[in-house]
Amino acid sequence: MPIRVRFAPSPTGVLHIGSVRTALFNWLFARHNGGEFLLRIEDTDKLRSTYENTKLIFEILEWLCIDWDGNPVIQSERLERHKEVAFELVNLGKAYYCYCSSEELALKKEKALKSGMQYKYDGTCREKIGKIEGKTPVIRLKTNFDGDTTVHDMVQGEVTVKNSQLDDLVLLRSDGSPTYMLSVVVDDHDMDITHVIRGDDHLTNTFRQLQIYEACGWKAPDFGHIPLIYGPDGAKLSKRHGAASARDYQGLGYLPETIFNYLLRLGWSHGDDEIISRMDAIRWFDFDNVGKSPSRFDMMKLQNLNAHYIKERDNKSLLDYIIPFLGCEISDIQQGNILKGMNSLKEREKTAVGLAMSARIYISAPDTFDEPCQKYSSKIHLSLLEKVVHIIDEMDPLVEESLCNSVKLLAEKNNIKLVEIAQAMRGALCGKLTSPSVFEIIEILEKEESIKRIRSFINHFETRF
RNA sequence: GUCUCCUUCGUCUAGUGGUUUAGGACACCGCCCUUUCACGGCGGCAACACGGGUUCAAAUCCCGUAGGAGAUGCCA
Repeated sequence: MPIRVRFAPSPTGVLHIGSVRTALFNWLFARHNGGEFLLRIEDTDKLRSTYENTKLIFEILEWLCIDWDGNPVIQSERLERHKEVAFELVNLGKAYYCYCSSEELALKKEKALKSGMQYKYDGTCREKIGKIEGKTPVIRLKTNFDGDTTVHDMVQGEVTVKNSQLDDLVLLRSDGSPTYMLSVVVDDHDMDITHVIRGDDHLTNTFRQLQIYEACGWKAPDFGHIPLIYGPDGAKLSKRHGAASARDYQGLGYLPETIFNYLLRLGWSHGDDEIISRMDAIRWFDFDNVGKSPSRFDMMKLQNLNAHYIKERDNKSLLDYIIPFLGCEISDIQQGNILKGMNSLKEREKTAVGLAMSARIYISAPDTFDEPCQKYSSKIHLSLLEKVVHIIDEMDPLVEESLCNSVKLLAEKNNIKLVEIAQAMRGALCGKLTSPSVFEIIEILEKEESIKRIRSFINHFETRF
């Protein structure tokens, strides 16, 4: 039987980066084994599910090139089927109507907790037969409490739970809607899912779901529960840690290939390999090398990886990538200039946001000169800049190397270190003291713009004297 | 409380009884390169949670303890 897996996010919140990893592992498992990767939107919680969140799931998966087979299954469209199964189980005597009110149960639960007892549904309605008119029941599964259940988890290994630990879970709510437990089992079965790969938080749910499979007489799929992702403090990764949703990382300027590689390495390894291509990931992925322990999200490592992938991307594709981050329209000439300077720009930036910021030097002259720049605005510096302007003006053709040599000569003649002139030039051209080579910038900006910027720096500070 | 899972440098991890003075990566520190910031190169710091077993031999197997996480919903 060919392998069929699914990614089943719920659109009740923005897609979590941990969910993205679950999707990735499912996808890799399918692609590695030549199986199918299906998508199911679990939108049965109508109140909290939104169209935006659903759209986001598609967008993020597409962004990461995690493609799914066939059309996504929309869980809410399958409500009738879920109900049908619930009623069938009642007819089969495997489930029953329960008329206990949530208030009653809450009370019992509170009491049990107070006395330090384990709370379980006490089975009040278990042996009652039939319906009571005028009351809306829930449907509960008649759990088999005998013996124990063992799952052979692809990640966690053998896990055994005593069935007596379980209780009669609700399959259908009093409003007639199916619970998550019922829906997943029915859908996974109907979709012919062979392997359920999901977050660790579902491990104990598995034993409840296995009871449903049993009651329906269905063969259960294999399971793989991958550990969750935590924040730097060891608690579940959330907004509190700065960024928890996949969209956040996109907005922070991380490339899809970075997220792909980082998430893959978080909890999975292939010897000492750190940089892993999509092709190799598909070739190498297996569950033997998925770790059992939860991992913390490390921003610094993510950044380092991103820097790597920025350097690896070709310049044109990087330019296209950063345009939305620029927040302004740019002309063809400006685009051309950024492209010319891209080699130097990209080797010093860690994110698309940073890259866009530094690319601004090719879009417009600085409108302010930051504090450190002003150190290079003394009379001496300004007079040297005048000379630099002269050099630029005279030079034809204006090329980086000869310009550099001329300025070096100028520094020697004036018995001053090159860094003094270079930094003043940097301040004038960029408004800040970090940038690629000033000589490269001038070559790209060309004579007129370079001189204009340096002159404007001189004028700006000259007024002080 | 009960049940389940987890535990190698600060972090991600390699390691599946002897090849290990426990390897790599990020971070950190130092040096080199250098017109700044980066990049890059070289070097350094740094870990088997604890206690018992099993064994000629244990990070690796077993049992406890401690710590952490998850589940315990008419949420998913």
